[in-house]
Amino acid sequence: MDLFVSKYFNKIDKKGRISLPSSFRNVLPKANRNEIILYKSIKSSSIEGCGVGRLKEIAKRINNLDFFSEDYDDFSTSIFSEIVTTNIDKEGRFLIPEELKLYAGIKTEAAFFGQGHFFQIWEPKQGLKNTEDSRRRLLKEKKSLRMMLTQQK
Amino acid sequence: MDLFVSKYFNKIDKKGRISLPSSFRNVLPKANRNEIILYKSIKSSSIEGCGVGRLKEIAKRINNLDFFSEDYDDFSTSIFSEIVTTNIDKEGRFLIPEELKLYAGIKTEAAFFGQGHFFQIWEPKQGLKNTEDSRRRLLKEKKSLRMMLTQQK
DNA sequence: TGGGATTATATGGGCGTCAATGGGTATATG
DNA sequence: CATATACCCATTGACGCCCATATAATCCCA
Repeated sequence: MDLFVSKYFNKIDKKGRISLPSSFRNVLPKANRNEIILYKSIKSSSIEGCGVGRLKEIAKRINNLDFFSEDYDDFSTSIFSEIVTTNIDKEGRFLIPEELKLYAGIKTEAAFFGQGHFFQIWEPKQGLKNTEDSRRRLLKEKKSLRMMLTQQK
Repeated sequence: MDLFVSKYFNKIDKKGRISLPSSFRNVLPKANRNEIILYKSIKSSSIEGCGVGRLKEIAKRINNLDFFSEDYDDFSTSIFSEIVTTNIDKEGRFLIPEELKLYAGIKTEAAFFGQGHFFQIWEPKQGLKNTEDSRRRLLKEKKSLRMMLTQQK
């Protein structure tokens, strides 16, 4: 499986370390399995994360913008300066930077939610609430969900 | 990681030295790991920096401008003639030339902002304000920022 | 197929190394 | 010679690496 799926609830230890779920680690390419990138989610108070390969894609895309335009700087600043890379230790743990923990309201425990090509890290209660909320929204438009699931490529 | 990412706040000591963040040093090619170039940003009151190898890339971008336009001369002059090279000492520190510190309003502390293939050095408060401003501009077009982050190859 | 043995995962903690910072002294450069 | 800059050494705190344990998952063979 090369997608981030399912949800996990892990603890942050005294040193601030937390285990990246094993199944998530396996999604990372063997080459860069000891490094991930983290950034503040744009539309929720959660942290989003993924492998570094994804960042290189983004870099390429930004590089194609007009270098002398204002957009270039805006994207570059909002993305590159906001992204942090963190190392994963031999046991599969990493540190969540203080600023990101504050942003997401995370203290001693965190919830990992698979999102396919990336994952989210939530304060557990907020994360669960968000799941409920989004499911409720989807069910309101059951028809579109049905289409999404049954439509053939 | 071969990109300048994240942000760091470091101090300038009595001798005028400041540490280039360790993760930035690692982006520099092992060959020229003790030298960087600095120049005034064209678009903001910040200093931009990168490894010497990036000079060619800058030259290429300027060359793509219309040779007979006023912009060409302006950019060419503003950038090339203003570039300074500085050496990084054994501990990873370097000196920010007085003129550049003045230009950016930097005194005792400076903020490093990753920008992918280069980085910016700001007076800390101005740098943070700039980040907010540019994010605000982008969020007006939420769709485009989101696309940038989530679009698949 | 049952049950013990092996392996993996999440978690805890000791300790050495490195990054950021400070300062003394040699060296260079005008 | 005077000032600036490079090199060397020191300190502190953070982080990475190593080892350890408990629980859970998997295996493997009688």
